[in-house]
Amino acid sequence: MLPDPFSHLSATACRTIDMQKGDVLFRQSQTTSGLYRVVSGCVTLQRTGLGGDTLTLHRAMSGGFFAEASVFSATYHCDAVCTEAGSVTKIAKANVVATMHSNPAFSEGFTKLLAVQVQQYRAHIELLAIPSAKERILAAVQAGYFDTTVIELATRINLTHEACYRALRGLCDEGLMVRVDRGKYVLS
Amino acid sequence: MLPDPFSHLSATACRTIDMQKGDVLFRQSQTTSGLYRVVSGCVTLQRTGLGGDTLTLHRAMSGGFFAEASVFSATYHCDAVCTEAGSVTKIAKANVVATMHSNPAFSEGFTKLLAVQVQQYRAHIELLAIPSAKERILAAVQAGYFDTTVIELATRINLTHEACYRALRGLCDEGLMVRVDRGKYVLS
DNA sequence: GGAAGCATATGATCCAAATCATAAGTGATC
DNA sequence: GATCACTTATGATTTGGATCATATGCTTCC
Repeated sequence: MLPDPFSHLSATACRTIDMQKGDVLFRQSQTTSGLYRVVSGCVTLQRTGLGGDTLTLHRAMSGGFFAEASVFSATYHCDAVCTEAGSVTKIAKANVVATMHSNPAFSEGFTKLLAVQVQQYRAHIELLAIPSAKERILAAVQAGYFDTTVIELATRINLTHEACYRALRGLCDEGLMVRVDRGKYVLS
Repeated sequence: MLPDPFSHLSATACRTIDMQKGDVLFRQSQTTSGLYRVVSGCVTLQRTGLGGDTLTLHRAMSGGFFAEASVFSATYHCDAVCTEAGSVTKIAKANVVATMHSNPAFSEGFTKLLAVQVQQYRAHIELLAIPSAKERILAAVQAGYFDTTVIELATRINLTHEACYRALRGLCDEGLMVRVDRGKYVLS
């Protein structure tokens, strides 16, 4: 596992924020104020297209971070929306920068966090390049993408939910996957 | 522009490597030895799928870096192939880690480099989510993706080159783009 | 308990992009 | 200057996923 670089931050640098489902922690183009860590619940980073369609860029669960890159950016590049009630700790931008200068261990940990994200994104782009819906879903399931609903899986891998249901059905028919329950499929 | 974090590295930490088109600097699953900066020419990071199809994950031009994330990884996650003759400087992994500990300015610069990549990848994923070929191409051209061949543009944005040519033609017919020359299109 | 909202699921139809095919233009190499 | 390799370009056909439609199961909430 990743070492926690934020154990080096003083408690005063952090602020805990409770959130309800649907709460918006920040919006695109707002001035950045810091980065976040999920204590409990779930937060998604999403962007809204011109047609009102939302695109999920990242999903942070308990222990996960989000808006790390915001530390070097003047404005947020997407919306952060709570999708599951819980709480987050917010680490002020200034504190991150200051600690990065004074504490090499924190600095390395934070950098590593970003490096891991880079690799995750690369893997995701590779996944999106798989042309066949069935193969793409298979790869996504193997990568652990399918942890909530079929609809969410579908949007994450650029498919309609209908196509996703059908492909899952097809994979079950081919014996590559098994339908365990309503909306619950696993690799066989 | 980005400040160059590598100006903080001693000259002895770097090694210059000349390369010809087609040269492989490293391959997927090889043990990581360091990160690279392109002095001249062009290098692409690519992965080869099961069917022998190649997927370009990143392209580094003069002044650009690649394999930054490798510093925290035991093995490379893709192949680095020279697509345009030139040279690169290789910075040994150990040097990067050591300098990160001793030099906060370097550390911050390096971290920023990764943060920028994270945002670039996010933007790319967003681009790939555009369903219409024409709109996707338009967004890609606006983002400066179309700097070499149509074929390369097509593969970068998950289209066949045929679909890409046709969409470009369509965009020209609609007056949104202009065909300047063979294989050369610009926004109008 | 009934209504509302959402996820699940599948059928029918349509269309855009993939696939297959062909050809011309361009640059490099012998 | 002939050949080879590659990009550009477009036509014909096919197909897989999008779209539209419908129905059911499961929560939640008044």
